[in-house]
Amino acid sequence: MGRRRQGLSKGDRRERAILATARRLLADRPMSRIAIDELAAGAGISRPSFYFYFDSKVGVLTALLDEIAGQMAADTGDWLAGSGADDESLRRSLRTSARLWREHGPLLRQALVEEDPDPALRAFRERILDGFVVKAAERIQRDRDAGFAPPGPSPEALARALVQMKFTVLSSASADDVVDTLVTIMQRAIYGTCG
Amino acid sequence: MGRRRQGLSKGDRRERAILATARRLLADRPMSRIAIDELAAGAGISRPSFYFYFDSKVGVLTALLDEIAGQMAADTGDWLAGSGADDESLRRSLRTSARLWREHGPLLRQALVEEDPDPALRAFRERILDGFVVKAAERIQRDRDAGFAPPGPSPEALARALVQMKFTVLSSASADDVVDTLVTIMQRAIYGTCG
DNA sequence: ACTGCGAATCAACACTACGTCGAGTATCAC
DNA sequence: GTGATACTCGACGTAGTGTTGATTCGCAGT
Repeated sequence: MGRRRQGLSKGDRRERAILATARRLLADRPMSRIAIDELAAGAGISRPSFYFYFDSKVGVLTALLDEIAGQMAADTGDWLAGSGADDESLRRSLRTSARLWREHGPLLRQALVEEDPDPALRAFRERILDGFVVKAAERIQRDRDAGFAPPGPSPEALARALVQMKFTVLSSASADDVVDTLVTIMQRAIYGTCG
Repeated sequence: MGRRRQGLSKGDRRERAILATARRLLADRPMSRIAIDELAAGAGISRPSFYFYFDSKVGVLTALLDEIAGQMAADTGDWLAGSGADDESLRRSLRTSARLWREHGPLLRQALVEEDPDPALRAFRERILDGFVVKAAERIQRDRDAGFAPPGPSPEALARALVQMKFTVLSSASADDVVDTLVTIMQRAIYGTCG
């Protein structure tokens, strides 16, 4: 609706204040239990003023998510680009992912594991998920071609299941011991031969 | 609040009508987007009357979930009770689970993968999840002791990750080809030796 | 056949949250 | 100083939840 021009400050401070408030409140409850009044109050403005800066709560959410989407990609880029059953690079990648989930749990959970009715959040989820799935499937295909990995389900289906598992598991617990579990499952699922 | 006595009919018909309406509406949208007025109207009563039968929407949800919780347990009981890397029993179990998810998608999704703020739903989720995890962990331990499965992460952690994966994957797609993917991943994660 | 009591019903109310409108005030450009 | 544009908010409309209190229904007991 009332979108702001190219303004560089004053309103910008308010926008940041809203985001900061959201980050703070999201630390201990999901967005569904945060009222817009709280975000506005936290930024020192009234609720109608909030709508000057964002279209809705989801706008705030996606702004926050965009901030960390890049970091997520960077965390896994290393492993996605490599090849062969080298589990150290996978473990390192998962460890940094776990750190990210520990820090931004409620935010990532809402965006990546919950089935939110909001189309903008669904779109974000699909975008992120598909990004990982496509890259992971490529890597699996590469490793199969090179003889590192045995044949099995279609690389896309396998990758999708593993990425979804990673999100769900990290969402419910991101302590370091789950990383070991994830590493083992992924390695065996991709490189292990079936018993 | 206003709970009904031991009544056997008339009100019972209404209670069933509410549940039937809920089942019908849940077929194409989640409970969060169904108003109590709709459930009441579908049963031919007014909203206040709805509260005579259920405490809230969640009450309806848990009533519906209880109906199918038993079926879920039966679906997997076969595999959970067995032992050894017999993948036919696992495949059969997953296929019937997939059918259940296809039929009750929105319901199971809301209860088992979404992180609902409602404590009653969380409790249901934990109860079901833990039930499966405990039994699956026992089976894994059994198979390791018998030499069918190699050592690896703690049976509980492994089982939890796999059960969560199963829920998430079946939630997002329950066609029969994902069953193959799940079978492969589970077999390799439990019985496959790492590459 | 009535009477009494619990089952069942709902209009009306109170509350919370969302989003909008329109009339304002601040701020800076010239 | 005088626009224009950034920003602000009181007041409003809407949609949903849950409660209250009066009322009617159904039937078991005498």
